[in-house]
Amino acid sequence: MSTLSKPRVFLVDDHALIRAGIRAELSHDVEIVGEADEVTAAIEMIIERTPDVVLLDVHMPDGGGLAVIQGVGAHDASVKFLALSVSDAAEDVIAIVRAGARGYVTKNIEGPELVEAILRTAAGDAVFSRRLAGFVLDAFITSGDQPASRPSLDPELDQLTTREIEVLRLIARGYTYKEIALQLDIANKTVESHVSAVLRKLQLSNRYQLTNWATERRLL
Amino acid sequence: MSTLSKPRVFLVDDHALIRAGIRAELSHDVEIVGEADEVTAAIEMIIERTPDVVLLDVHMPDGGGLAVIQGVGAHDASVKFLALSVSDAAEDVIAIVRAGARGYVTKNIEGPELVEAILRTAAGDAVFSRRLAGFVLDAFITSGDQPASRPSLDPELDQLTTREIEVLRLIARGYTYKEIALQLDIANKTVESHVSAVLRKLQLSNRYQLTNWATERRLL
DNA sequence: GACTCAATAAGGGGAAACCCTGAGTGAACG
DNA sequence: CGTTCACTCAGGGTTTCCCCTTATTGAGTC
Repeated sequence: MSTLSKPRVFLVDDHALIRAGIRAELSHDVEIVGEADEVTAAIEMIIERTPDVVLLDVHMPDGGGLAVIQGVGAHDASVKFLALSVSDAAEDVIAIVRAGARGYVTKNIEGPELVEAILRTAAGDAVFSRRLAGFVLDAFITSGDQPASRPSLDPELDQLTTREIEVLRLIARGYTYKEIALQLDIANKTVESHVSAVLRKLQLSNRYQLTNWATERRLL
Repeated sequence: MSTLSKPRVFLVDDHALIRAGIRAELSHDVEIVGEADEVTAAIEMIIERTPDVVLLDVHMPDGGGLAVIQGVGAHDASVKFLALSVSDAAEDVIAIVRAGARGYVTKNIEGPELVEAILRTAAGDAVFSRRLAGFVLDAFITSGDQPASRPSLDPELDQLTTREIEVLRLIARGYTYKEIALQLDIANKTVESHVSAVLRKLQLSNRYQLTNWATERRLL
């Protein structure tokens, strides 16, 4: 009834089924003012309809949620974005939040939780799934609120030197120390030194975990 | 009205939102006899309720759609599975179809198409998204129609024994031989044997390449 | 100039990975 | 009943990994 109290929400997701699910779960608690299944249409419609909250899929063709936030942000900074994704990878979360999303929830969320997340986002809160809250807040709160201050995103990767990251990538690809030494034209022992440093800094105990770590961050 | 003409459908997906979307899109055309959000519960309920069609998410924790098909198939071979996935990767399609799925559609499908896909699956047809039809049909038509003929898809994986694949998965996750031996309750040396066999058969030279190989095939 | 730090390198030692050969069991197939 | 094959295990060997300490160089920084 009271359209006034319902937040005006815009949906962006390339999967019609997901949109239908969201509609079904939310239609009683929010006003859905539009939908889009791709980036450019989303940007145009959001600018035109000025919703309170945009529920935004992270992974889409042509740039995904990131492109939408950037496209809209240039024209209207008042729209609040709540990212919705299947992924809980640090890279995804950090990238989208850094672009300006006010929250991030994963798609295994239940309907009522999603409603609350949207309401809180509309109210100005930052909403994150339990599991995500930790490292996101760590990265941002400790470095101030302003997006301009460029918080040291992914502090784990940041503590590595460029050379160490270089070695890390090769390790993760399955090269032996000997091969890496040859490729970088340094001594075998130097490679060992770098790897040891990386393992110590990341608190991992062997290369296999390193491979998985690198894969998660999409360093390959 | 006529419950008789409506196929009895069971939903398996770990995302509540997706299930809600499917329900919203299908509820007028099919009878949804149950849902599950994880593998073991799905298997039990499907065996108990004997739906005509199971709409099955491919990617889930604890083995995904594959595990469900195998778990149910051992008890009841009459249930028809229609795989539903965000992925259109050949590996996924081949693995799931090979396990016994009668069809495979991607999640960007629209509601009406999904209804038709389910109806056709219930009727005994094999249903595939346009883009997928090509290589799936290639693989199957050339080797006969009977599921018994078990076309040798993915020949590289086929040459591995079940035990070897089991070990391979653990290797790819970064476990040491010792840990794997403990977990499978076999000797350290036996694990070595299996790994050696896998490396030889796949023509790889170490575990790191193995990790990447497994990641590409989505064996994790 | 003193200090810090990334990058390079080496020695030495223990653990794990990898390879090859051989060999025993049980299940399946003819 | 013999053959094949998956699975199991062992011995013995080489290589690679991982850790620890120590050390030199060069580029910044204060």
